[in-house]
Amino acid sequence: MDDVVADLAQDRSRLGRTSTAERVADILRDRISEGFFRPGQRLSEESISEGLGVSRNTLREAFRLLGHERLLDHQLNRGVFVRLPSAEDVADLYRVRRVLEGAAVRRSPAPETLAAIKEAVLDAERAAARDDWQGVGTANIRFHQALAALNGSPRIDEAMRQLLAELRLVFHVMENPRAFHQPFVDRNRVLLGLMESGQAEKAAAYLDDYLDHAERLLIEAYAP
Amino acid sequence: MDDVVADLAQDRSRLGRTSTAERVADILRDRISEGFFRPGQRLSEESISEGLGVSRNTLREAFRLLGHERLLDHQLNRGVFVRLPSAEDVADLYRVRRVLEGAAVRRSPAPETLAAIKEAVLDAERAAARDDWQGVGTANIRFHQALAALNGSPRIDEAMRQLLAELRLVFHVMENPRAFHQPFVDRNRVLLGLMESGQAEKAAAYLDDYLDHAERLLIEAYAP
DNA sequence: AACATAAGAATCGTTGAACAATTCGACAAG
DNA sequence: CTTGTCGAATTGTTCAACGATTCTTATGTT
Repeated sequence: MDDVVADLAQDRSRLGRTSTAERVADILRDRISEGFFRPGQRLSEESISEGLGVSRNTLREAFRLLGHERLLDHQLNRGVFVRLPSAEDVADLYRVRRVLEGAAVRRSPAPETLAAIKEAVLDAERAAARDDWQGVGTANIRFHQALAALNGSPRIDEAMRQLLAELRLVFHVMENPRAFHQPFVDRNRVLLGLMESGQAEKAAAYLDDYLDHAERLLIEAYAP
Repeated sequence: MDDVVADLAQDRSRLGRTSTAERVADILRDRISEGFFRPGQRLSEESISEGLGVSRNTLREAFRLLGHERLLDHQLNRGVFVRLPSAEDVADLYRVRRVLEGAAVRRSPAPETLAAIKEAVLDAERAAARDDWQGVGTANIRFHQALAALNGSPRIDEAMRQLLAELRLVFHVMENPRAFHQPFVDRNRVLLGLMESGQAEKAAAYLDDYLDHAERLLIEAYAP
């Protein structure tokens, strides 16, 4: 009986009902992530609270949430704006990625734990084969999320989620976000190969170069 | 003229006045960090808003802020509680530390950039010499904050700040937090020495052992 | 006595309205 | 063209209210 109860405890997080503010935050997060709200755009309290049918107070709670996730920029007495990352932000995001993903690939995990990563690589390749660049982008993000997950830390998973969401903002101000991910499909495959064959240090070096390249490309194509 | 304006832009962050909610969050953060509010304790909206002379709405905004910093635990319809980290939380905090601080020491920085770290080591030693264990604790925290700062990333600095604040919660439920930091004064000195002499890999290995030891000690002395 | 149930109190979640504080744009004066 | 001033618009904060949920306590059943 006790073990049943222990099992149930795992589902408790799923059961947690959500407040209105959180649901509003979810909606806004999606809208931002899909580009409906553009970086730099101001989000009016009055129009949005009216549009969503919630009170201003509740909406402000949602704004706080997203502000802490760095998706919104809250300026006192001026309102909240969809965050518009600077070039320095991009550089810092890649600094963090090098640390988190670098530690992950050095971990030389058992081949069976690479399943999620392998799946993401395959998804990216399939999407590329049918010229679905949107799909390539999502699969690529999944790839790096799964990579960071090798660290086995919920906090790092969460940080990586936020980081990638923030990077998405950058993609939305690029002129040609679709072509960006394309060259990395092959690299993902190579990196996976190095990891599967246990060449941790080689994989780490390859990843560093990978991220350097991506950062350079991104900064160049970045115009704000 | 233009360069003057550019200089001024750097001061813009300092100018950002803070909202009442943020100031309330600052106060609560301090109170939690100093142990005035104990882990597990419930913070009543009514009594605290009354005590601080702010409205419930403003207080709730502050609660959201601290919830995102993992200092408060917000349970729907039950209220907010000072977070009481579980043993699994402690384990995860140390997982993150190994990644962030590990990447830092591997960076083999120029000796002059180690100044802040050296200062923290000296502070800890001076505090230990006069049996000021509170002082040893703060200096030790400063040491690790400075260590992580070698990554040169504002986001990592921020994450480290949060992480150490969360770790402070753990200290507050220990029976003997004062003696905990003592054995690490010497280790900090040794680690610094390894870094100064450019033995990055050796320093990394030493740090791993350092953190393993600290984690084990912490988990053992941890009762909830 | 142990347990389940139900009523009541306390607290949170959310709303709507109100007013002060601040920003922003326009327009007049120098 | 710059500087000051006014007014409209928006945010910051408070307050009061009410439904919803949880906690507590009393009651009744086996």
